[in-house]
Amino acid sequence: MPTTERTSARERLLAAANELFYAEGVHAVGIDRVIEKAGVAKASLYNTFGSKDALVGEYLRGRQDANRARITAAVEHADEPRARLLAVFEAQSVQLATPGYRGCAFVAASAEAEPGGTVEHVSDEYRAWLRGLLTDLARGAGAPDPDALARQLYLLYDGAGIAVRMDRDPAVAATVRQTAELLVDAALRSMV
Amino acid sequence: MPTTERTSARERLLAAANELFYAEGVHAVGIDRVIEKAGVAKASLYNTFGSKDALVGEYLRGRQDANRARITAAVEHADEPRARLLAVFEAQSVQLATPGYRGCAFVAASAEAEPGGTVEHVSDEYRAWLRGLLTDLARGAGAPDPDALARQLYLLYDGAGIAVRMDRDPAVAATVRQTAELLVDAALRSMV
DNA sequence: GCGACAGTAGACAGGTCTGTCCACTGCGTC
DNA sequence: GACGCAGTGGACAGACCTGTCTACTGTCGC
Repeated sequence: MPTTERTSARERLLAAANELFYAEGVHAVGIDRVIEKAGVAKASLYNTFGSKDALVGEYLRGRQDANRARITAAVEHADEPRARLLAVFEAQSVQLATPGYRGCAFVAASAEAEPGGTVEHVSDEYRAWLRGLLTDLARGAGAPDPDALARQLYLLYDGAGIAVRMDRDPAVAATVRQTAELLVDAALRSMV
Repeated sequence: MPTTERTSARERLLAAANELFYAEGVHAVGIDRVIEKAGVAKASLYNTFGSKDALVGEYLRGRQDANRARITAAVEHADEPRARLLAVFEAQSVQLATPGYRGCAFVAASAEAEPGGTVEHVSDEYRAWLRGLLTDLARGAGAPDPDALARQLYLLYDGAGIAVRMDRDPAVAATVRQTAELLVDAALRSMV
């Protein structure tokens, strides 16, 4: 493989897809706009990815990886068990307050995706991971019913993403942190 | 106006639009499928509504009216202030457990809608109403900071709709009721 | 009977979308 | 210099979508 200095067509396509698909929606953005933004020929897209659906899949996978890395880093940065659980929401609230953040990419992409398709598959992967992480961290923090606490926090996480998207109101960031703390402490306090 | 017994073209169009748009998405369903399901000529659609966008608007307005009526009825059925606030989530959890429920129609429709359009307008209307209602009921229940409690419950409400859609897991209904109770009682208990 | 009216059936225009294909171009390697 | 390779640019096919238009039909009130 040659040592190309300039970014490859693949990288530029993924970057353009990430910006456009996330900002305007997977259905609303056509191939032509993606290749124009990437500065790439249409044939390059189809040689590299094979179809729009595959490009969408890679776009979502990229967001999944970035989200996992961001959350994992925040969790590992905390040392105390309770703080590790709350770190998920610290990470989220940073994202919620970021200008241009438009909520969860998987939720948006799933809105008009056909059941059983690529979008649903990648979304399920991410959501299962997040829910598992919350359950593990809740257990680590000593919650009497880790699954129940994880379910509550999971709803909170989803709600914050939607609210910031629909209401264009970054104040959600503070609410989600406070509410997470409240739910966690209520669960831990209920210990015998 | 003649006393037609059979349902009018307008009614059949709205019923078909409601089913198809809600189940598959506003963008994914074309005009042809709507008129076919309604058993109506294309010209009838355009004579009645003028455009697809207007039909989408009427569809969303119908859902808004139904949601408001359902929630209002549940609230008025309760007499005690705390129960009135929780009635919102009783009503939601009934809906969450209904087969075929696919989450909030406004969230789905907004996913690929252009900013400033009909969809955004009707969604904002509904969301402002719901948030106002939660704030009023929280105040009525005697919460020290009604706005803060309403914000928390609002996140919960959104989260439940998304989770049931994305995970196809009706167990969310129980979680949302329990969590609402927890948040309300925590807020009321913090009274001096 | 007759006109008004609501609705039907379908062809058609014009646009947009995905995906294919072909001839061509730099560039690094041998 | 010849070759392979990644990429370019644009024309094109075929599907689908919204919206328009024309000609027709059944029904009700007068």
